[in-house]
Amino acid sequence: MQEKLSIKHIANLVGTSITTVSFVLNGKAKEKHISEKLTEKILKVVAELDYQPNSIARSLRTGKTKIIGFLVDDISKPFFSGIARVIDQKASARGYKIIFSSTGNDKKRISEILNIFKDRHVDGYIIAIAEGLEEEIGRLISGKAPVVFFDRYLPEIDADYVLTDNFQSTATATQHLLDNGFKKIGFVTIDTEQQQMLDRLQGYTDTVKKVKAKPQVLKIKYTNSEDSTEKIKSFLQENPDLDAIIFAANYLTMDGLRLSRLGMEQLLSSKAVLSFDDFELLEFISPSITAIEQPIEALAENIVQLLLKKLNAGESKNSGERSVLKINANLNIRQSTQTLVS
Amino acid sequence: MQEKLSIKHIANLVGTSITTVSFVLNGKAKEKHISEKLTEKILKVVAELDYQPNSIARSLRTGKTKIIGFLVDDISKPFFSGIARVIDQKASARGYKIIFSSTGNDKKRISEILNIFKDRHVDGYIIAIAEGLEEEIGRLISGKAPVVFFDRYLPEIDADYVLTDNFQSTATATQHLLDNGFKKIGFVTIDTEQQQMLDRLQGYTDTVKKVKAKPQVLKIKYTNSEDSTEKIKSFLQENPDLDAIIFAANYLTMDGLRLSRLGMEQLLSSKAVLSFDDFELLEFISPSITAIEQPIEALAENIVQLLLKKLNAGESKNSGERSVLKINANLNIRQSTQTLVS
DNA sequence: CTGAAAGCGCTTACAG
DNA sequence: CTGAAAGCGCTTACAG
Repeated sequence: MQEKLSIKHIANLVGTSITTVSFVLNGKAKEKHISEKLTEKILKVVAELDYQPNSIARSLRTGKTKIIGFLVDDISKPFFSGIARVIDQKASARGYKIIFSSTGNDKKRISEILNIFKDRHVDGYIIAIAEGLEEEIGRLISGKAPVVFFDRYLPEIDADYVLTDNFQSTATATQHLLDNGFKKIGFVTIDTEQQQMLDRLQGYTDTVKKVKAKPQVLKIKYTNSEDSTEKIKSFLQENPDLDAIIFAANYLTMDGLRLSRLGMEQLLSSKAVLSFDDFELLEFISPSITAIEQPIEALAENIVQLLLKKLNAGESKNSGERSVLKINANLNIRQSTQTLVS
Repeated sequence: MQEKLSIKHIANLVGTSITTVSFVLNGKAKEKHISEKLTEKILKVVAELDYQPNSIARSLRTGKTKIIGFLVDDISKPFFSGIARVIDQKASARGYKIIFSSTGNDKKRISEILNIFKDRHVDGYIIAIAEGLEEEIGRLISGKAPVVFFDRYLPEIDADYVLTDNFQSTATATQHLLDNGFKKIGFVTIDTEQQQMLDRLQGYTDTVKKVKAKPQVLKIKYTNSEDSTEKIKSFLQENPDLDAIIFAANYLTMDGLRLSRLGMEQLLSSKAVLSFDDFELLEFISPSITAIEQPIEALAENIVQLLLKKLNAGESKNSGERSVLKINANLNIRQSTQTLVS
């Protein structure tokens, strides 16, 4: 196993030029009218020596690295690491590799990372944007870098997005509660302008209004877990008539469930509980909790597809059509929303 | 913002040669006796134009990519994604990037991935080996690639490892149970030759033997969760005198806790419970469960440090000193192991 | 049907 | 103290 194999060696061995070898290697044998005989001979030698073209040299020449930059708040969050796993799989199958970084939601850090990615000449970007970073991101896409955003949506940034259909999933979940006989459904969310949270709220509101019910919403100004739990407690105490409650995000579900650890279990146990975002705990505890599960596989598949389409389209038509893909989530129905025996 | 900035432009602008610019950029100004005046002038122009050398060209020339390949079973497992996050952080701070892949414990896949990594000319590897892959891995390190293994230990592979100190952590945890008055401690593990599991078992065995207690061990031939839960149930029923139980891995803890969902809670509730591996659920349920928490931050820091040391040592002394670093885990003491009121 | 040569953007031995 | 030039290993116009 000699390390130094290069196209030159192959050319010498076959007795032809590196040009011809390169053509054959790049599948341009036909196009360039290389004789079948020569083509076969080259392929045979290449196979025998297990020669693989140096990807760095190729990158330098072509300007393409076949590397995609993946940028999220925190790669260790289950949602993001789940996405990462599938994206790597899909991208690998198409010859791309992923490099990633976690921003920790730090503005300075995100600029640095984008710089590093650019410096590494990544072909494209996959990003879950955090708010407050519009500027950096805006610069990125106006620089025409191929980018696909996911998870978060920023209306002011006109780009390609792949998102969970927050509105529809929440509407479906709310309808599920109504179907099972729950009439007074409360909704716990945070006080924010984040589009995905607004969509979830809207999905809930529209659905309860359809049956002329009055939305009852708690908007928490989120500072920390304890405070949030406290506010949920007050909300439940002040609205004893609620017979179901939807938590609009995993951490809110956790904060709500924490009530049972404070000896306040009766506040929740009398009601149906439904969580936006699913996680192991919800299936495990008793009663198990119905949850909206983000469609990680489908999200990842669409992210990769969309990005690769943009990469292959090349410079040709990078303006024009922006796509915002919304993918339906799954509703995992469990004990916590079982039909009322009334 | 012109895209085409190259070292040539800088040289022209300053009125010097690319050689000189390169020396200055690489911090060899002093060494190469470039005048301070020229050095400053170059640095100023570089700063003004925000010029950054093309990393691909540099890689082609130097043979170094400043990329590290990270290989695990499944990047979305919390332990691995936690490690990934910290490794990325530490490595980024030193100018390295991580590319990753999940093997899914598939032999063919691992060969492919190692090939891809090699093809990408990664400078080094960080790998959690799975058993059965000794061959591929052996080839890798005999090829003198800089590798650091973590999480798993394969005695037959003489390489660098960074590991949780499974023996010591389990011994400490067992001692904690003894200190709190538990006398008859059971140990649930799997039937395996995996070194880390053997070490955990040994940590338990040695500790109970110190107080002349008899080890009571359940070794499960692991097929699936249901079967495992069933075996744990039988073990508990056949050994009603046990007053404490240690689960040697997170999935075993889960299988054990599942008993409570089957209405068998009394089997466990009368005993102290301790888990090797910590996760959210354990802190959350009631009673909360004492757990050994793998020291992710310290593991990651040591992995990166060790690998970079090897990279920087270069060809000079890659033989010789192998290191096996064992890092102590934290014991998170919770309600499930509280002192017996006897 | 095939090849000589330029060039991607660097680093570094060599020469002055 | 500084620069011209080779070369890393490819791809691809251009010429035959």
